[in-house]
Amino acid sequence: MKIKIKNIGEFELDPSLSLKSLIPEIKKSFKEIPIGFKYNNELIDWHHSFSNLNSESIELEPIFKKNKEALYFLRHTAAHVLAQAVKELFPEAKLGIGPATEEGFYYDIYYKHPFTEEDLQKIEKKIKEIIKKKLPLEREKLSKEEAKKLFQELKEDFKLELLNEIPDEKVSIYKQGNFIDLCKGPHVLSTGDIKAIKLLSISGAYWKGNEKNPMLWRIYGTAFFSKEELKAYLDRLEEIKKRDHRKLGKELELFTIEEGIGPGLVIWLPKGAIIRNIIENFWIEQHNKYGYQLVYTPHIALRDLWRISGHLDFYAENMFPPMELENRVYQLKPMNCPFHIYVYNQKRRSYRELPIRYCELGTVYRFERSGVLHGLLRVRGFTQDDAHIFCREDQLEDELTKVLDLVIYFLKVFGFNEYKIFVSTRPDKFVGSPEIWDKAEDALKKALENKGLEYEIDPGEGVFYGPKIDLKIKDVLGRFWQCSTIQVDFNLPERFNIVYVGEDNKFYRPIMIHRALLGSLERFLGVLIENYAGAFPFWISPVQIKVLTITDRTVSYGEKIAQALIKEGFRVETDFRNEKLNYKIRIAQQEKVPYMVILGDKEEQEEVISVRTRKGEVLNNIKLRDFVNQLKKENQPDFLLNE
RNA sequence: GCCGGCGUAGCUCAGGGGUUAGAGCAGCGGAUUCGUAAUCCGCAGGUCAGGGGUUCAAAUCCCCUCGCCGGCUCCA
Repeated sequence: MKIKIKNIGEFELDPSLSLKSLIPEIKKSFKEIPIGFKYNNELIDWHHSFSNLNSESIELEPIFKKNKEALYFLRHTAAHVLAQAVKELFPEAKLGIGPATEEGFYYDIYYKHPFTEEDLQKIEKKIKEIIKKKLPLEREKLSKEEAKKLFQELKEDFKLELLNEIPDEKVSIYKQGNFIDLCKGPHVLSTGDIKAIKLLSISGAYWKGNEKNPMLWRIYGTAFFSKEELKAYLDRLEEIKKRDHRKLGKELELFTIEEGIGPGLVIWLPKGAIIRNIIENFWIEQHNKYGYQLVYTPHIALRDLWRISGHLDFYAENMFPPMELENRVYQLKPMNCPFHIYVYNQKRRSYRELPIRYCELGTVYRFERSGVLHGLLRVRGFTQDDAHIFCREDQLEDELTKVLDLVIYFLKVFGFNEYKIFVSTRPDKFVGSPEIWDKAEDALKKALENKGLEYEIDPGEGVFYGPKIDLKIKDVLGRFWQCSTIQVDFNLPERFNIVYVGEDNKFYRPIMIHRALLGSLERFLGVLIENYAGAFPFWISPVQIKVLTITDRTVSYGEKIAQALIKEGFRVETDFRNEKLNYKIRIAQQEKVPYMVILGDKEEQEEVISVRTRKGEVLNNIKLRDFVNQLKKENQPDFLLNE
C-alpha cells in the first residue's frame, strides 16, 4: 500500500508491517524523523500498522517535536516507564490506568500500602535506569481472549476489568523490555527518547473516579524532550507557587479564612475590601449603563421557596441544612434567582416592558465538601455578580449578544483578552421541550457568531433547566479559569408560573437568562491576585501611593504632599519612620504599591517630588500637579484599554 | 466525604522522648538623620491546633477531633 507523509514523501508499505519499516528509507533524506503522525484526526505512532485497512493509499500528517501533540506521545511512554519501574520495585502492585495529561502524565497503581516520598525517589531512579537502557517499544494486536489470558497471568485485575469494557474484537498491547501494558498508544520509539522526566507528587485517586471503588495511588510526573524544557516547566511551577493567592492574600493583607470562623468563609481585610469595593462600584455603574436594575435580596428564605424552585430536588446536597424558627423552616440561599422572580412578579408585566434585567451582588452559601475547598477559588459563602434577564423568545438572541458585549468589556478591563468559550447542550435529564432547547442552543450559538467568537460544544453538559455558555479566561501564565457563565432557563419561569401579557392580550411565559460576568467576587479576586501577582493596576491598588521621607526634616513637607494627594482622591499611605530610605523602599516594594513619592531636602527646597514606580523607574523633579494629572488618567478603569 | 502529608511566636521555619522550646522577620524601647530593595543595640512575645492515652518524663510515641495542603469528585 501507498503511504503519503505530508511534506516528506510517498512510500510503499507492506501492510503486515508497521510504519517503523519505513524509517530507514526516510532517514536517507531527513535528519529528523517525526515523533508520530496524525491520521483521520487521531494520533498514531510508528508502531501502527494498517493490516485491517482496505484502502490502497493513505495520507499521514507528521508530528515533530515542535508540535504540541508530540509531548503526548512522549508522556504516554513516560507513564509506561513509570509503571514498569513500579512493577520492578513492587512486583505485587497492580496497574490501573496511566494516561498523558496536559502537563505531564500519571499512573494509577494499587498497592497494599501508600507510596512514600522515599519510594518516589527510588522509582524515579529506576525510571532513569530504564530510560538509559533505550528499550524499544513494540506494539502487538491480540484478540480479546488472548489478552484476557495474558493479563490473568500477569494478575492485572484492573486491566481485565478494562478489557471487559472494550467493545472491539482486537486490542493492542505495548511492550518494552519485559513490561507489557494494555494500551491504545500512541508511543515514541524508545524509552531513550525521554530526555527529561520528573515525578512530581502522589495522591489517592478512586478507581475510575468513583468513590465506591477502591482507591489507587496516583503518581504524577512530567516529561520533556529536553532538560531545558523540564527546567522551564519547573520554573513555571515555582512562579505559580509565588503567585498563589493564598500566600499573597496573607502577605498583602487582603483576606483571611479563619479556623475560628469556619472553613470556606472569607473575611475581607481592609486592603482586600477596598479592591472589592472598587470593583463592585464599577460593576454597578456599568450595569446601570447597560439597562440593568439593581436589587437587594435576603440571604435566607423559607424552605418552600426552594421546593418550588426545584433546588430541593436538584441541589439539596449543596445547601446548608434547614433551620426552624416559630414553626417555620428556613434555608440559606445557594442562588439568587427565585428572589428576582418575585421582583419580576411585583406587577403584571407587558410584552412592552421586556426585556427586564435585574442585577445583584448576591451572597450565596453552598455546602462544599471539606476536601474541595481552596482559598478564594472554592468557598462556601460567596458573592455572585448575578443578574437575571426576563425576555421574550424573539429577544433571546439579542439579549445574549448584549450579555456577551458586557462580559467581554468586563474581562478586558481586568486585563483578560483571551478565553475559551464552551456551549453546553441538552443533557439526558432536562425540562422543557426539545424544540425550545434547540431554539435556545441556536440563540446561544448565533449570539457568539454575531460577536465573531469561536466556541467549542460540550455535548450534554447543559444544566437540566437550559443550555449555557461558559467562558474560561486565560491568565498571564496561560492557565484557564472558569468565571463567566450565561445560562438560558425555561424551568424557573414555569415553576413560578410567571407570565407577561402579549400584544394579543394573551399570557406568555418569559424566558430567563441567568448570567454572572465575574462569576463570584471571591474567585475572581483570587484569579486577579494570581494574574497580577499581587501587583494590581493603579485603579484597584489598595494603596496607590506611598509617601516616603528621607529624614525627619521633611516630615512636614511629606504630610503636606500626602494630604494634597488624598484630597485629589487617591489612596495614600505614608512612611515617615526614622528608617533608611532603602528600607522604606523595600517595604513599599514588597507591598507592591504602584508609586512611591520620595521627599528629601532637595524636593522640599524646590517644591517638587521624586517618584519611584513599582517597576523601579525613578523620576526626579516632578511637579505635584503633573503627577496628579497623570494619575487621574491612570485611575480610570479603562486606562489600559486606551493605551 | 475518601486517601496521603502537615499543624511549634503575628509571619517564615529549626527542634523528632531528657533541665527553663529556639532563630530570622514583624512588634515595642533606645541610638542613628541616612538619596532609590534590609543601620545597630536591647526588650517582649508560646496551653508546641484541641482532647485523651503510654511513660519517671511528651512539642517529640499512640488514639480521637478540628483545620490546612496535594489529589479523587464537583463547580462560581
